Amino acid sequence: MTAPRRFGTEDSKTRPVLLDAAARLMRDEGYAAVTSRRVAVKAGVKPALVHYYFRTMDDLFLALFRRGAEANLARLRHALASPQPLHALWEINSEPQGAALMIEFMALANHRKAIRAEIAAYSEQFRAAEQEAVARALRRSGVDAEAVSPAAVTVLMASVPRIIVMENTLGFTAGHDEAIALVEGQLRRLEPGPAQPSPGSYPGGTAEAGSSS
Amino acid sequence: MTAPRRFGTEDSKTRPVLLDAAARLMRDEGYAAVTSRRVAVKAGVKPALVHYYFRTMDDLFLALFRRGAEANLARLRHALASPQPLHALWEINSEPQGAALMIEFMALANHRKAIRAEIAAYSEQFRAAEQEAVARALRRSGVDAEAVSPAAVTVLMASVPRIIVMENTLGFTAGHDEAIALVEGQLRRLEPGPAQPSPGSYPGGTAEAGSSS
DNA sequence: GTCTATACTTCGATAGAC
DNA sequence: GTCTATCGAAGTATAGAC
Repeated sequence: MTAPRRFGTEDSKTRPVLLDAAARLMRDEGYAAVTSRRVAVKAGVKPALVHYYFRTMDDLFLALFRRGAEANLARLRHALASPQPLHALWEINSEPQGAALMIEFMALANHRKAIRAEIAAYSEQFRAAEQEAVARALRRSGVDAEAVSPAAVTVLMASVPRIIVMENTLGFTAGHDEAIALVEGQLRRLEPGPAQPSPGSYPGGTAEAGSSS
Repeated sequence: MTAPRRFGTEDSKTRPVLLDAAARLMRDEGYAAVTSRRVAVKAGVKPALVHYYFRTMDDLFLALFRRGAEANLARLRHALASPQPLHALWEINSEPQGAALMIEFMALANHRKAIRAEIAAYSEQFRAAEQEAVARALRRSGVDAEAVSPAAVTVLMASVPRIIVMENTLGFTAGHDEAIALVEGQLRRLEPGPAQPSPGSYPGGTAEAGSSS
């Protein structure tokens, strides 16, 4: 038997550079553009090095998703600890940054079992944190959990902004302002704060670079 | 100048066969699997024939989207003419059939201008039909359009079921039953009917083949 | 309308030198 | 840790025969 192939370590300096290049490619040109050759060019190295750090391209996709997911979860947990967790949740789910990447990963999940399992596991954690915060916020506002299910509210608070962000990236905005006004009105009712943050305007703004998933 | 390349006609018998093959490939293995070679194999012809009917692969994607979009719009308009348009809208947006294809097209739209424009135009029409029906239904139920914006309700009725379907294809269902119960309760209140269709259960069921987008 | 044949590009992955 | 070199497979697209 010949010597087995060698591989790079997790804490290498080059590894995150490759992941950055892959993320940018994926967001700008889709998952199909994430090839060992193109990642290498973008990172300023040779293609063989990509395979040195990631045995297969699937391993690279998985590592890329995990890195973004962990960063996202950390941000979510930090936001939910704010004095207005419902507002914070709404704002975080309205961010357009990771929308393009998320769609690419969902598409990848359609036909790659490993990716699908990873996204499902991540979503589970994300949703659990959201739901716990929503339940707490509703309790604090004196809303009866029997009358309004915190789980249902959580799904609503996740669905609406995400679809709005997706449609926005298509340049399609019909009904968005009205839906946002409706939800934000409810949020102010449930969670009144000292200073209300610019009512009526959409918190997302224009898209920008950033390696979240 | 040599004789220009020849191309097939729109009403050919083979053309839809190629589109069927492409749709199945796209749903099962993602947009990256839709190559002239693989479409040809699936359709039982030679690769050159794909290029005979579609000048480029982009043209094929565009034709595929248009065909599904038109079928979808027709189904939507038919459904909205039912005696319970709100229920019909909720059910149509809860169908899982086209979810995988829609995600693939959204991913394609991230980096193909022609696809993005086409999806935006289609969404515009889809949303306009939905909104008109919602406004009519709310009026009929005696809901004041000043108090509850029909545009906002339309966005909610589109967002929630779509995210639920997407999450379902990942095998992730946290909070779905509760959200569905919440919405369906409101629907029954707004739009009471003679026979209530199996309350509490999710209308989608398991996925199945079908060439909608 | 469909095929054969072909030109050219790009892909994943590996072995082995430096 | 990084590179050169290389294999075999698969991609788009076209010309021209049948």
